[in-house]
Amino acid sequence: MGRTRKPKIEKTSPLVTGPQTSPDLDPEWVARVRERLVAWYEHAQRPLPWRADQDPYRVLVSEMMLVQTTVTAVIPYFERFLNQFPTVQALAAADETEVLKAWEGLGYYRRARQLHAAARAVVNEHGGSFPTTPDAIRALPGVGRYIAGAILSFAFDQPAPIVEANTQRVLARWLAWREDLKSSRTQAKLWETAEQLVPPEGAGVFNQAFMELGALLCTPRSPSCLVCPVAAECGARLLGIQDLVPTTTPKPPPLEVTEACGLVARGGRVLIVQRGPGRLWEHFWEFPTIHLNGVDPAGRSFAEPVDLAEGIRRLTGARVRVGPVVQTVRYSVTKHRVKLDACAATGLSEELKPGPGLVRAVWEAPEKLAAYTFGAASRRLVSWVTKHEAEFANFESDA
DNA sequence: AAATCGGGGCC
DNA sequence: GGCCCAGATTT
Repeated sequence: MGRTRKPKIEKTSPLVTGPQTSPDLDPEWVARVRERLVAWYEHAQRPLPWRADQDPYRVLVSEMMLVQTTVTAVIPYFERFLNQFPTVQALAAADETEVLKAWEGLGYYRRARQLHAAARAVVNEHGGSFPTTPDAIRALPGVGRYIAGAILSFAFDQPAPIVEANTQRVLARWLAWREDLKSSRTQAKLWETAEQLVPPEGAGVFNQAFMELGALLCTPRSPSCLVCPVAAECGARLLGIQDLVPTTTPKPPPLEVTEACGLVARGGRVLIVQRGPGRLWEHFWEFPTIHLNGVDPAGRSFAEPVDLAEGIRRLTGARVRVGPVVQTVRYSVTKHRVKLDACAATGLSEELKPGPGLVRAVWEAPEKLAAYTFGAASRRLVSWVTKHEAEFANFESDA
């Protein structure tokens, strides 16, 4: 037996040459990363519901739901959604209203419409069998470079690269990349690196392992380098700067907004309105709401300031008497932080006529509100109304 | 290149 | 109470 070598921890840098001369990665570094990452993933992976099989439809649904949304938030939605729409044909055949209702609470509702449109494209333009070429997949509504790579690699095991929140962070650390993570220069660099990393065989497992490392070990704060299978291949770890990478530009403080809405009771029913076409909460339901001050994020402003009673009259055609604030809801939407005061109110007239920005205004029984689709803030008010249904009678008798 | 689009989980 | 999240699309 030859001499025993003591185990050597070899610290390696991903670049065989400097970035100035060649952008290529060291082939040996690439081979080690692939091997160690996949070996680690085989025993460390989480049993996520969309990993149960390689059905491209399930991959598409999960990826659409996971856009800027955490895994824990998605899991229950994914399981309900797949139960309700088990196949791409089932989803294509559904009404958009059903799809939005299934998406209610997840946010970024454009994704639900895009997913629905993508399912219809698969059925109508591809005969119901999922497209397998990069161009055809990329052409589906809501499918960008990342989701296309995810479908190609997870479902069809094609060597397509992926770059998303987890892998951006992992790559930035491996490369000890100090520039702003979101800059287009950085993004181009990360995609180029991911392209060289994805193996010709086993791309699906590699890409899953790549993301899983970012999710479980290479976390935003306090990365677990001590148990990381590729710590020895990590440029940031080599330099001891894993806590300084990646860097992002700080966000400006949120814009403060104040709104008011009416919980209008009449004959045991409550007044709700449906928003019209527009960017935010398109076709969603809410209680008639006016904008009071700050930047208006949702197009609820009138040309001149109006009080809530006048606002509700213009929005719905109903004359109302406005009572006290009974519930205050604080919520955030993109860059805005909103304080919404909900006032008890009584309807003094029956006839409704939807005003600017609305497509419908209806009186509805509180117990039927659950069938409508609301945003999160409105949904909190719905639950208040349902719980305090008896008080609605009081508002009316006070009038 | 920058803005838009929601909501919840977690430190 | 701020940060972050399996991005895509429009401006």
